[in-house]
Amino acid sequence: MPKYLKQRGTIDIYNEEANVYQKIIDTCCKCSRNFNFNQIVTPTFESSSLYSRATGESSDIVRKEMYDFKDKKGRDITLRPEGTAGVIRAIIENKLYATNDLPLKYYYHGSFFRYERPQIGRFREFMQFGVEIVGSNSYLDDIESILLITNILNDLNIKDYTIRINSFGNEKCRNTHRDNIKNFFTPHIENLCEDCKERFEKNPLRILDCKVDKEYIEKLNIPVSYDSLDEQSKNEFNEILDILKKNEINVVVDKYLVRGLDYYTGLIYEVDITLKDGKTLTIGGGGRYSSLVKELDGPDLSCVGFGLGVNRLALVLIDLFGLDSFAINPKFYIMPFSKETYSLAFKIAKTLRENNNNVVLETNNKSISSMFKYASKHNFEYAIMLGEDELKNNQVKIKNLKTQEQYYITLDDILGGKFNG
RNA sequence: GCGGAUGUGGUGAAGAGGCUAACACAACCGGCUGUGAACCGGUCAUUCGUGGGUUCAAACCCCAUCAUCCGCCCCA
Repeated sequence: MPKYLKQRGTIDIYNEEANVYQKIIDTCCKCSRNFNFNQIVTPTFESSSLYSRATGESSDIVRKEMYDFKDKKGRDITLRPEGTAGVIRAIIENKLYATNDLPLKYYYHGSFFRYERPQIGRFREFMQFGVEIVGSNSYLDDIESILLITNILNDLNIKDYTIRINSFGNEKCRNTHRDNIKNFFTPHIENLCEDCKERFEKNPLRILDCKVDKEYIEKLNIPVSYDSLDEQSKNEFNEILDILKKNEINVVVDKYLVRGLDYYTGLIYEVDITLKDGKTLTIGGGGRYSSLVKELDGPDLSCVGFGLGVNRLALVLIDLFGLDSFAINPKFYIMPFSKETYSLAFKIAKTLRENNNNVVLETNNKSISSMFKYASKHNFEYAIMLGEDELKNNQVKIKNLKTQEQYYITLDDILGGKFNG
């Protein structure tokens, strides 16, 4: 056992798996740019108070999952547990809402931290990609955000997913609904699990999310948030569903859907994917939050945003396509047979690489047969042999490892960039 | 924070108190001094997560601790 081990809940990512992560980030960024989002990069740590204010004192993130510490001057610092609060802080601090046309559209990705027990698709340091639309006055932005997610999943060749959607309406509707839920559960409270008794006090909406009492709860005729919506919210919700349907985006209305962070107010959604072993992962979710900017002392701007769990998306891609499909095969293998050919080997490598080829120059003094074994094992397309005979005749010998054919190419041609496989 | 399972080379692992910790794969070297397979030969854990205890004797039994995986809570 090595002496130094990674910290609990952190991961090392390398080889094919790193390619998976790269592909996810690249795809997310590319799709977001097609929706005219700009990138925003914010600090990995912020003052602790930002998160307790933004995510709500009652949320578990604030109560027990924050990675917080005091810096050398005694300031309370927290490694970011989610992306939205930092982005909104940056927008307010830099007054981006005043100098740019609304809505502002930003995407971000990076590491986030929550102090919790690791398990499948869940780490203490995890990666997330997210977007925020700030200053959005229209439910069309809710639709845009969902379309962006489907666009990303489509580009990643993920076809099988479920978008669950629900709405709490505006703040007033949400509060009405919250009271309805609380009143409804008052006579049932003794039948609920311990956690739910606590939820009843702190955040009654979350009782709907309970897994222990799921069956019990589903038999009850619980007031659904839809009934608490006012006319306008109802119409918007239906309009959103209608437009999504006409755009062939399949969403399922989940009247019990509740999001974990307290700042969501209007439309909310989560995206689920089921793995081959039957396990379902929530790979992301989002929705509208209309009071957070004001809450953080900014102007009164309504926003829409979502976050995608990059680690979970990676699990999905590996489950769907296998790690091997993300391998990158090298193209050229340069085999210097003797010391006299070393400098030529570098010249050839340089030319090929300048033409954007993947080239491996064998730097170990291997026997010819082990070099061929190596070339075969790593799926090279071409072996380039540099031996004394070739050198004498000012040429190199090429072997196409797929077709077995061998031929000679003059030094002038290969160094002139005329050979590219 | 709570619960379950598991820790033996690079990997998969045998091993259940007693010689030098099996076997397989991978890797490297060689047989084959200019060509990938197969074959053959060689090399590859002084040590079983860590610390302590029991014993003449511990990978194995006991205690503690750490770590990993899985689940709960919660969430991406």
